[in-house]
Amino acid sequence: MRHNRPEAMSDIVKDPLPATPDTAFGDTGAETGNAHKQKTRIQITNEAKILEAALEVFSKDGFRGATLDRIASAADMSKPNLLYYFSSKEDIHITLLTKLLDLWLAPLRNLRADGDPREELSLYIRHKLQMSRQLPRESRLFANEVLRGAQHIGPLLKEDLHDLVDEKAAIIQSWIDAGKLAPCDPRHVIFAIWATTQHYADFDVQIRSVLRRDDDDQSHYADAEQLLTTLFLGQLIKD
Amino acid sequence: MRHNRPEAMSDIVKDPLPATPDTAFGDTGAETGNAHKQKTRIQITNEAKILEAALEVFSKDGFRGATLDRIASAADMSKPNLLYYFSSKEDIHITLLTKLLDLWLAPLRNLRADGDPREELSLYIRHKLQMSRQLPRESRLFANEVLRGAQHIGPLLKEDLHDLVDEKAAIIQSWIDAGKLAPCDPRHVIFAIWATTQHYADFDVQIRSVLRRDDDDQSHYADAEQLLTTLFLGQLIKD
DNA sequence: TAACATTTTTACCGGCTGGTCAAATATTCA
DNA sequence: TGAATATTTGACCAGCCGGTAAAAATGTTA
Repeated sequence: MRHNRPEAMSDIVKDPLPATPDTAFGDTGAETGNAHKQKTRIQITNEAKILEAALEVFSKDGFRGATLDRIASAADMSKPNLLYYFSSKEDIHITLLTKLLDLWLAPLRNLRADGDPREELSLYIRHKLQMSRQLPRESRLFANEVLRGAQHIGPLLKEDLHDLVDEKAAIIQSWIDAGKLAPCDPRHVIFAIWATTQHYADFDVQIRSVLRRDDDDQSHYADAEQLLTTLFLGQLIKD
Repeated sequence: MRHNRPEAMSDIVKDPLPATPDTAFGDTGAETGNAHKQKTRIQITNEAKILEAALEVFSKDGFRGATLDRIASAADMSKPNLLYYFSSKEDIHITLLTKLLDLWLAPLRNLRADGDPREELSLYIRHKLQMSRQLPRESRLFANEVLRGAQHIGPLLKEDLHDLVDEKAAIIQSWIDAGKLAPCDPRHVIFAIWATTQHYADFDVQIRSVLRRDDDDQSHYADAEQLLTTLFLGQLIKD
């Protein structure tokens, strides 16, 4: 058995926190035996090992800049052995992105129409900020992919992501219509939250340079959370 | 004469608009004959041609993902000919980044302590947004470089950028002290403006997917500007 | 135009690239 | 246990990679 897409990625989610609501993009059923032949124990661990290594390399150097040799060595594996589990470099990349997209969008999926706008938005911001702090490689993986034109997840963005944003923008719009929120374009509000929160992962080095923070110092995240909630929920300028 | 850093990059600035105040990082004096030998007409045009091609390639694929062959062919030049003007791939990348950093930070340099906070901030946002719209490749070039850890401009971030942000954060702080602005961390305000404005260049494909905008349609920038000024200058939530 | 300097081209290099193949090894299970 | 299957390895390949050397072509200027 070779080259059937791996399904297990338990250890990438390090702290689900508010518990991702449900799966939507792509089937991630790991143990629930579907049509494909059952996975070997070795298969499961090795595919996870490869995807972990690939995340490390792809998130730093992007698709073109990454090499199979470096992924293989990061996975502590020979290159042909790696290619026994995945058919190509592209296969690894697409598998990784597809698997992680769900995790990545979980906070937005959590946005509830029947909740209090203030609470819902601040929860969303906090959740996204926490993902930047705890899953910076995942953030950079997506940033790299989108930067080069989303050549491997273009259709996913145009269909699944588009639909999700439309759905959640409608919720925000309903809050505006109810007079609970100042009139604004809901989709750009979502963009602004993405931008500001993911910035702390994607531009980590720049932020640390400006703030003179050591690599392991994450104390600026508290300031970030305070500013962003102030920004999105209150007014910045008093006068 | 070979491999002395090129100095001319006139055509990369397409629309300076509020006129960049002064140069700071790196000397960009093109015609003002300094110690180096005078540049040939051919040198000037070819170095500009190479940097333009390099911007195209580096901004899409990052440093590791880009190749000299692709840069050379984009510059309509043979690879050895390209290497007659620059000593290495790294040389091209660093030259490009250094030259562009000044342009990139010009809007922040423009922030004036004696101006009205509302006007100064909204001008800054508008200026940054316009750069995302008109110079998206430059934005992506920096995003790629920072994503992979700023290996080529690390010192510039830690010294020049740090100092600039400190200086401008002090201005914002003075507005807060004067009661003109709600108390907040000024440096994170700057981060938030960077994040939200640059997002429209760096994540262009994603935004177009969500909004279903054609490649040449830039109508969403008006909505973006409206939301961002609302966000940074007014209050989002009324209740 | 002739001497000189600058620019471009051709041919090339060793190492890395994504990927293949077949043989060797380990694992599973009747 | 042993046969069947799953996994790992080493040897290899064509093409690309960043970069070099030297000659050929072009431009400049006295």
